[in-house]
Amino acid sequence: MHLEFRHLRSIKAIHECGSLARAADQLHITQSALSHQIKGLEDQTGVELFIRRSKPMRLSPAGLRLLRLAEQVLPQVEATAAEFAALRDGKSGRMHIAIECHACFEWLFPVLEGFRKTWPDVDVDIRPGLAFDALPALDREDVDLVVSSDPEDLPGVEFVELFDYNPVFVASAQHPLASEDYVTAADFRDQTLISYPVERSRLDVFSQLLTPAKVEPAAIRQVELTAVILLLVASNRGVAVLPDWVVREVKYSSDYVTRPLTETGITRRLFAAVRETDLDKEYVQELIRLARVEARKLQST
Amino acid sequence: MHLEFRHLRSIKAIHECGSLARAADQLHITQSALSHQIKGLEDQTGVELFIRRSKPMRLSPAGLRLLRLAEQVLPQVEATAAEFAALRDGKSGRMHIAIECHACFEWLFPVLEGFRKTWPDVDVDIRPGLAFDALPALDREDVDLVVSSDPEDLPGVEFVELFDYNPVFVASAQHPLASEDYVTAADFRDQTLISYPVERSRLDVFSQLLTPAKVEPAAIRQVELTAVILLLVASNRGVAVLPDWVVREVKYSSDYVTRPLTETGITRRLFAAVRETDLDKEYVQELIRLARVEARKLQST
DNA sequence: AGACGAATGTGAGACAAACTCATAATTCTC
DNA sequence: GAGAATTATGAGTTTGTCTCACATTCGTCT
Repeated sequence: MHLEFRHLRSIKAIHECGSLARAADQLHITQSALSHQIKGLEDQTGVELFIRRSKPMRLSPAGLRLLRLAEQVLPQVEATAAEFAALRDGKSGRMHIAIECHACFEWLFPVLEGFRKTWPDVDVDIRPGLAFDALPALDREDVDLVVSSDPEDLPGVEFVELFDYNPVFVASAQHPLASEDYVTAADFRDQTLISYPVERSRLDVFSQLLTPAKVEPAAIRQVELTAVILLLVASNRGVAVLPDWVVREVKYSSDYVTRPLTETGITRRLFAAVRETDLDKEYVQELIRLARVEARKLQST
Repeated sequence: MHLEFRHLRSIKAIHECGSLARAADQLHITQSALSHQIKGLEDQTGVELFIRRSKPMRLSPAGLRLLRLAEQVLPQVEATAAEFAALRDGKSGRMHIAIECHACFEWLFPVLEGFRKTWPDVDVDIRPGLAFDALPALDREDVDLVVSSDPEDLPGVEFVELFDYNPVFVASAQHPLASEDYVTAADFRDQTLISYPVERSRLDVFSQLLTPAKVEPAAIRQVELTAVILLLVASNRGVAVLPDWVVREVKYSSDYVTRPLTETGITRRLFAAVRETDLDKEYVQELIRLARVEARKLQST
């Protein structure tokens, strides 16, 4: 049975118009073509689709069965076609984001909230569990944007600057180091460091401070959630290093003190890695813009 | 977007096989054709359906959307195709029956019960409300079989003999006419006749007996259901004329008596009117056969 | 690295299917 | 029964899809 969408559309049109000629008009083909088409289908299936005894033609039981199929199937096809049109116009798409930096949840969530309002048809998601291999995943199209602070020179991948931030030292107000103006690598030697459970190379404290200075903290405690880290710090169970945007909101609380790392402070830059082919998409640009705005908001609090 | 079933089948096959070449094999086309086909669709929609960067090819988000469509639509199409195949093989079809004769429900129901077991894919129904114009409805294909006792010579319509029956007089055992050996038209003059609510020409009592004899009953009471007619007769509220197959089951009950109409009795013949084009269908023949068997069973009780 | 093998892409031409045009054959209506 | 409306048919053209042959690309093995 060599059925095509054309046949379903024709049967639907004939049924709705009540006549071959009018249906042909509506389908922008000649009445002859439509007649041939239906006859061809009837010959092929060996089943009568229309009752021709009386004019105008009416659907036979078998024809009605096909009409039912048409009414199930055609709307589904049209819905898909509409989604494709939106996709081509850049109104819809996929925006699955991998974050290498653990604390990025803090500013990313509000960004996505705002994004979803303007781009309801873009399929937004944060893909956890890709802390490693996020960039290959980008290339494999498993994700569409990677938030990273370590730009690499990869073909087909563009690193777009998002914003600068400072990893800062956070401790309880009662902590001995609270009296210092700034904190150095050596200061960590007899501290319990509370950090995210990821490899050291992905943590600013290590990559930017402790590893170069060959300093090992007295103890390390790994905690998943930022809020819990802050809780432990407040109760003086250890110290932490967090991006400034995270600690801005707790900065003026008397429970905490924040201090720069080293005398001059450390500055890091965050990037959005996207495929070059996606760079011209409006919603990608918009997401990057929103990310910058949100970061500025958090950092100026 | 010029989508065809072929595209959906191809996408499904590629997804399942994990490779163009194997999918092409499964679809019985060359790998080249499949490559052209997919590329054509991508060019037309302007959307990438497969990620070719890495072999084997994998579906893009848009491709996955099409796969979802394929998995919704293709089973529906195949189900319809299967029904059409059954239809062509004569295993399925429609058997909508119009009955002109009101009492035919009595033997038709058991017939249809038996029929449904052998022909589960035939869409069986009794269409009421077609007592008039049943034969035109046959021609218009609104129904497929008409049970009638008045054969006409219509082009394209065949009247197949089902069985003979006798309309018989039914009365309460206490009724005065119970003492007669047979009943004549004149006997109805002072009786209340209980009959179905249809025009007189469709009632055997009138068409075969009273109208020719120009006899009018004292009263007529119209009742829809055969069982109710028998109830009223049993309680001596009137008399009735019913086909023998209806009264066989009550014949030996002491509540009723049945008597022939006229000294010789009246015999009528029931026909199944079907379209000539349907005569060679197995299930039509089978239904007619079953009807004859069932009638014989009822009449020999 | 380089080469080999497997898989996919491309171009030209063959072929089939679907359409159009012109006209015949129905059926309905008055 | 004539005319109008509707559908069917046949021939010829166009369109699109397939195959064949070969180029290209990607992954892997030594």
